Amino acid sequence: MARWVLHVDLDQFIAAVEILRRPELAGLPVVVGGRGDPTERAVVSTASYEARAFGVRSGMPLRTAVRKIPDAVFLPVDGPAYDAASAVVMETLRAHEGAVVQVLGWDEAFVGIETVGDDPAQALAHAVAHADAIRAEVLEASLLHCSVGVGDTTVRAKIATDFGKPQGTFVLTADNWFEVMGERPTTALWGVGNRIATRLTSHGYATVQQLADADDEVLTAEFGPRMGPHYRRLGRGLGPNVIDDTPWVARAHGRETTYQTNLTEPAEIEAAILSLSEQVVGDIRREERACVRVHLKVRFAPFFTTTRIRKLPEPTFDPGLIAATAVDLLRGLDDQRPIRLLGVRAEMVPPVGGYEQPRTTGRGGPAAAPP
DNA sequence: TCTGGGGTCCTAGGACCC
DNA sequence: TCTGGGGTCCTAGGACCC
Repeated sequence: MARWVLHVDLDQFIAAVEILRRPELAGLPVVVGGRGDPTERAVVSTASYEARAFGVRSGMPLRTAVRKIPDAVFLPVDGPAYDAASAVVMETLRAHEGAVVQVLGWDEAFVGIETVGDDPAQALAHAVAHADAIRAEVLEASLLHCSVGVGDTTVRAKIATDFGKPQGTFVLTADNWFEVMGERPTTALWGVGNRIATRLTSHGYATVQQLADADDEVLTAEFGPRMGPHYRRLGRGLGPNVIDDTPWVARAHGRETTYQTNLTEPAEIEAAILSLSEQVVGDIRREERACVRVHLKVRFAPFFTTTRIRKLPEPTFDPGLIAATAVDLLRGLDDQRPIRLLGVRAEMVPPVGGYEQPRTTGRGGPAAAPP
């Protein structure tokens, strides 16, 4: 018996959903972001492949995107439509024979499967057959194309998907890991961004192979006893290979808004904090889990962001109390600059017995193993 | 005209207790 | 009189991902 991880990732998901309901957009550069007005302060959520050919990327300001493609089609973000499409895809995955499904986001999930038999080549062929079948099942149910990475760990499966895009399957296991990844920069790893890569390079670890062969003591001195060894394991493609389908329980809910014009008046700032607090309370009421800590995030102009946190004496659902706490945190900053972004976040009461699914979400990259 | 909005996890360091 | 060191709780801040 062999255990396999499949990583399923929809191709240009948001743009694809938009094109499905407006087929006349197929083949055009489509950019989805904000309210769909490229003169506003907002960024690109997803660009179609045609728009990416012009250099438009997720996270890019819409104003930059419109400069690159003045005649692109700009559309507003429609969360409920993507929720609905995502639900169809995830149900299709769960219906696949023998699949254990862990949802990572709107457009991606891990699928755990097992193959029988002792012959490794045959087992791999079976895993690839599952992957190809899943791509066909998703297309039939949702009319959306996806790519699938096949791996012997979550890390390898996740990275494999990029090589399969679009509409393909790619295999990444211990057998071809270094052949495919060895000479690539460490930023190719899931969970290594530019900051970590720069620190790794300063110790002579620029490639995946070099990180895999790194000195644990050097890594521990630089990144601490958990993350240091974790990065070397990432360089080797190592990580969990068991998929956990326990439903995800959120640790916190937050709302943040970038204002089209910066806020300067104390009264309008406090009103904005109250409005955000009311939205957050709406979210946590739905889960019936009270707020235990309030986070306030502020982005001043010019660009500077900071966060303040305060534990409440008692768990609460009271938006007025949450807002008052956030306002007090803001006063503590004693910063008079105009505000361009405000965020209020409520950390919620943990479930009795703690969270069932610790450090496995994948949303912040692969988590280090428990100590 | 720079730089969204939704999240998670990890580290460091101070306060406090024993 | 001097003062180690482990554990826990809390906040600030950094980094990453989609």
